[in-house]
Amino acid sequence: MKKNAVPAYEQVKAFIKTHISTGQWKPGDPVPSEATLMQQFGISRMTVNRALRELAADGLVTRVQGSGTRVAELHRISSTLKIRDVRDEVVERGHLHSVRVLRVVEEKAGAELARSLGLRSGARVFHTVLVHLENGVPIQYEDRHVNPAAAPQYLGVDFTQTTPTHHLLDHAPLTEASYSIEACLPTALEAKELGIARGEPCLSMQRRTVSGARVASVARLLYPGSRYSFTGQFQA
Amino acid sequence: MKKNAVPAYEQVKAFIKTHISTGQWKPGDPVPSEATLMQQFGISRMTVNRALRELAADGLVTRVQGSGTRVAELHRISSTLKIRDVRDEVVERGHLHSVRVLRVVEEKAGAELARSLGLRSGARVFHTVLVHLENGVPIQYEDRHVNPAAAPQYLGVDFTQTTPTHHLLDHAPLTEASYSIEACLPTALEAKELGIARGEPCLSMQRRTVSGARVASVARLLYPGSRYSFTGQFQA
DNA sequence: GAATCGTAGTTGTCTATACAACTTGTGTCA
DNA sequence: TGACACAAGTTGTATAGACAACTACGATTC
Repeated sequence: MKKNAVPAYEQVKAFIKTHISTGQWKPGDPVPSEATLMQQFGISRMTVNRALRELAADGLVTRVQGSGTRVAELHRISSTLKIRDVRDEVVERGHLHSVRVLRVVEEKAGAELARSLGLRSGARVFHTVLVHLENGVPIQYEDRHVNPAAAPQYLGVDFTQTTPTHHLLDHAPLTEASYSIEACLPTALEAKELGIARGEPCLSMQRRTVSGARVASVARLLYPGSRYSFTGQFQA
Repeated sequence: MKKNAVPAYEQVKAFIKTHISTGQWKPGDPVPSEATLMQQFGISRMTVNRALRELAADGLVTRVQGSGTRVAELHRISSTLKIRDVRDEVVERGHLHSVRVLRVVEEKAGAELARSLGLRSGARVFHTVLVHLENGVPIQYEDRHVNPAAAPQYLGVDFTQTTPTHHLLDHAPLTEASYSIEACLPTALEAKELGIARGEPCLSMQRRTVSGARVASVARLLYPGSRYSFTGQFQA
């Protein structure tokens, strides 16, 4: 490998990507076999294999042992939605992040909450309600329940300094998360705290995080529709 | 490789993942070097290399040539949001998909639309407005503008049989897409066509797809908040 | 016609080796 | 003290070869 040279496997990937993105090879079409590409490029099979393996991991082609490699059905657009700590997000925009703490308590879990946290009904759980502000303007209402087993010190945290998300990621390593995004109207209290009208639509994200074998936390994050959107992009 | 055996590189990945997800190795901690793992597992360096390379691609570790491998800062949750053709989605749920075609025309683009399609103001563009129904219930209002250069036959398509998304993916290979999801209220027309009240919040997805060097299409997809949500999950 | 077998072609995994490129710390020299 | 050189350790890329496992297809057999 010379300095500044493009690696051989990258060249193979680029070759195939180009044929796909220009439409010369359509979904379902066969991609040349490893043996063929090996000869065409004059490189070893392991190098071709790496190129094809990475394209498969990226979802551009599908491979079946014994059968061959084909252009993947691109009839789905898939994109990486990054969910970040609000504080980081605000700071990155060069703005000031602050928090209004509304509630930090230990309480008994109702039936539904207990189930989603994987605890028995009536078990004690931590409950926090915060409002996150960007330059003094409310942008997120965070209503969170935490499994005490996953983060015993949770209630002692100074939430004006550390966000719940940050504390949890530090103390309960993330192994799995699921979320659901929907549109809804705020309750009277939520509208008041977010400084919006009751009729103004909001984005609601319900998020459930798992750490090891335990459910660590269940949160409802509410964003004023007028001040927030989820964005993302996808590249072939 | 014996039948049913777990590949060596998967064993190495599992070994490292476990240490991370149990919190034994925290973000920033060094991961054993390739040479070390090679000895520990009694396998070749290339195999260890593959394991670490894949973990890096998945974002679990970061690698720096000459320096070493470390546990990645997991202070972001990133997840794959899959955007699929509505028709496929409905059919997959075992339901009936149908379409109400409201508008299929060619028209002149206004300044803003022309800019987002990468055309000059006043250029002719295709415009379709459809309502997608699941078992007769409206679930998506689709207002779409298409660049004629990307899909010349677009207006001739029978949209009761083929969705715009499907036609475009077939005729204008997707190279890039970006989207933005927000919450909003429907206009009077949208509310009427979706069969909901004017005050009911909706999820709005603005999507822009690029094919080759051209912007292929810009669409606004409106979902009744009460009948739709985006869901996803993330696994370490 | 149906079932079975065999074979060629394909991908999956793994090894042992080699050299390049980069990082980091240490030591030398001016 | 500062600049530079060097060496050890680490990752990045690539090769040639090997065997395993699977698929698809044709030929054979019943």
